[in-house]
Amino acid sequence: MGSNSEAAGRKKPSFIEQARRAQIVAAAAEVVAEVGYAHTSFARIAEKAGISKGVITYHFSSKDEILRLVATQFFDQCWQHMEARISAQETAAGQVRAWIGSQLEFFGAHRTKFLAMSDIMANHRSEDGSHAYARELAEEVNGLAEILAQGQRDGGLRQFDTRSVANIILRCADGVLGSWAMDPSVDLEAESAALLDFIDHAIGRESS
Amino acid sequence: MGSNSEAAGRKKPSFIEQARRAQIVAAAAEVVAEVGYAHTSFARIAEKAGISKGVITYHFSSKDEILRLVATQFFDQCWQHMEARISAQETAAGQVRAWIGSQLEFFGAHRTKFLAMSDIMANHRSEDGSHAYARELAEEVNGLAEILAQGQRDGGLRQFDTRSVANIILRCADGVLGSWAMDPSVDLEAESAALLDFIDHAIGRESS
Amino acid sequence: MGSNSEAAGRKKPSFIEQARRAQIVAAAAEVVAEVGYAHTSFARIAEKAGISKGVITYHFSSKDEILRLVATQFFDQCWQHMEARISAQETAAGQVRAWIGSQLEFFGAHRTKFLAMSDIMANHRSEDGSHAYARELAEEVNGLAEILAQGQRDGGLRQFDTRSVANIILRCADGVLGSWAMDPSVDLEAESAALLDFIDHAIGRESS
Amino acid sequence: MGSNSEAAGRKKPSFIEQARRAQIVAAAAEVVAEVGYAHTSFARIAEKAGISKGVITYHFSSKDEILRLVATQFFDQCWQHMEARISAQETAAGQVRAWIGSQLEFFGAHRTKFLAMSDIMANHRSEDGSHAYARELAEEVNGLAEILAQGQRDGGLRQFDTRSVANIILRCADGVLGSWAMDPSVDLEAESAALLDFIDHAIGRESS
DNA sequence: AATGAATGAGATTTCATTCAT
DNA sequence: AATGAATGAAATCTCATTCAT
Repeated sequence: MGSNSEAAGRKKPSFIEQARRAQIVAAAAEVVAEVGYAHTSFARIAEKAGISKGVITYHFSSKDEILRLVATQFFDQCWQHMEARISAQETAAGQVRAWIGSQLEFFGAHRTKFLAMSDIMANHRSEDGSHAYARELAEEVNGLAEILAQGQRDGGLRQFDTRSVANIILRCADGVLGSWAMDPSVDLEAESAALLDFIDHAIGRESS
Repeated sequence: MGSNSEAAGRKKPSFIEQARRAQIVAAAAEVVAEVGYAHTSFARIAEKAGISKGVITYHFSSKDEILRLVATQFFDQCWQHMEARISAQETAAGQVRAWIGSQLEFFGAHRTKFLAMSDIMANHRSEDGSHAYARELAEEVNGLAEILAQGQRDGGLRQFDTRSVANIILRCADGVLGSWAMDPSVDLEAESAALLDFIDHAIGRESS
Repeated sequence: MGSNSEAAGRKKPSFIEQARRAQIVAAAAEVVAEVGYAHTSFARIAEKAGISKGVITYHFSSKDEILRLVATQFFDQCWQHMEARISAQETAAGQVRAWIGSQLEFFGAHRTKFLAMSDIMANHRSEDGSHAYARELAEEVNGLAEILAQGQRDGGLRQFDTRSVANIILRCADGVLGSWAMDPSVDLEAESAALLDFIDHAIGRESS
Repeated sequence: MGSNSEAAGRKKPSFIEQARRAQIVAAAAEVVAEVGYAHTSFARIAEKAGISKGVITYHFSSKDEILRLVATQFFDQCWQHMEARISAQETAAGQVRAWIGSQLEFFGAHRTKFLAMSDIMANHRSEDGSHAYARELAEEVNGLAEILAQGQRDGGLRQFDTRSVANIILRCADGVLGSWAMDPSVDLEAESAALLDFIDHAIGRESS
């Protein structure tokens, strides 16, 4: 069954192998962004990548594996970008701003992959029908909630339920990205600024 | 050609016809909520409704028509519910709270249909690949932005770009609903309260 | 089973019954002429006639019965028209001219029904796969061949195989009608004249 | 997307690909000849070819593509055969005889494909409902009309409207083929001779 | 006499996946 | 490592026909 790279026991992924996989994942992202999750097929991915359908199943064990990679790889890249920005800040409020700001900045710079990731995350389900990325999102909420809690201890932020607000803030950002996803003419930078201001007022102490 | 209800010129939809259509739409909503947009099929809808596949195409001209109805009917119902609440308020801040509060309340009371509506709206595209419900959402933003502008004129709300903030607020609410959609154990009422508080702080004058 | 009027044993077809049947047959002819045999369906016939699908199967036992009637009724009407013209002629050459001339004249005056009849005759098959109207056409050939034979005996026509030539002449006429069927801008009267002239030269004695 | 051979840009059709396509086209011709255009389905074609339905849609993009090929390939083959015969003749009368004679000869030698081609040409329509092969037929008429005009200039043929008569002659030939199509026991060679004689008398100068 | 509703068979088409080469 | 070919399940949709009212 070729060199399907399921969790454990894979051989040594050669350079060529890696390159092919990356190429296929990239093509898949473009296709999802263009025609949507429901109309994404092996045929379209192969066509976009300029290869035959067979190559895809040679390198991947299933369609789901590819799409999962499209979403998670990009998600991870984004997180790397964000982490650097966040850790450069010292105050909680600064870290929250860095979190949201860098996220919007990163996604704004990679529209196609963002569209693909959104679509895949919205549609991928586990076998029991539940959402497939619930855990990842929960971890995000926890991470931001911790920052908020620190801000409350430091006195930079007012009192509120940190998990609820962390969730709200993250969803806010998703929402703004969503409106830009629907309509590319939206000025994401301006919306981003408005959002940061909005959040500042929502969580900061009144004197701020 | 059955009794397909295309735009103009339909006869008089009989009672039994109406009932069947409603039954099918309800079954479709359940199926979408359960297995997701991509895996919703005539076969599953028919099975859920306990009827034959043929009945569906007898009453509807296409799969899209059914799913569009699932989304728009529920959307309209929600709006009716919200309108009553909103118009009962006199201050802009109150109207914003009523808007968001009643929306979360209504969707919270109809989980299945909400899940279906979300999924359909996320996946339905026009023929050109653009989002199918962009117009509806833009109208919502405009409506809320007007309220915000009134609040600014009245002095109840601080200064900000009304359209950006209206969009953010609506997306916030969507986001909170989204987290509840993913995990039914989320206490939507509590999250709703947290959100209203969040918004209050974000848009209210500092003295508030 | 309603009042299906199969060959034997039918009750007394009431006036209303007759009218409905005629209406349905007329609607069927229009539909066949418009969309072609393959795309003719009960739904379209009912829509064209402004009645429900059920009425059709109430009055006819099958789709084939209706279409067969469309073809044969019109065929019979044409033959009635032709017979009068033919019998008014005394010479064989005159009768041949009357035959072809009156046929083209009649069909030319009823384009829609002619298109329907052609399409149906081309597509209707018996159960064994053979052409359904072979017998009718054979009879036509025989009829015309007799006239030709008489003409040869009378000396008005030159010698040739009467059945072959009768067939050729009839097919000639069909062909001219076919070119008009494809392109309504064809001047059928002029083509008809050219055809009569063509036939005259083909079968007449050289001195003619 | 398989190897669908849409107009431009197709790769290099491999030998095996060509063979499969030819096999499928041949099977389709047989099916059309047997059950008629209206009852020709992928299932029957696949069964006839001894392959699965999927293979067909792998090699062809639609049913129409296959049937169009059945008709046009055979039409082209016939024309190749005819061209050789026609150009071997020097007089217009000879060319007309060669035209019709070689056409009947070719079709007579390939009954199944002829039946299929006829059926397809009679039923294929463009999207606007008009006949799909009108252009091809018009070209044929023009070609033959030119020969007739040359014959008139040379003095071999009498005066008549060349386009009308060209049309009539071609339709004559179709007609004779049609009667043989309906009844395979018809002696096509004899009919062909009768037709050539018929045409000779119809268009030749009286002294001929 | 008529109708609307329902059915189920069958049509075309898409597609993930397997396999021989 | 790659490919083209093949498959068969499943999806949407059409339609003649049946039936209760």
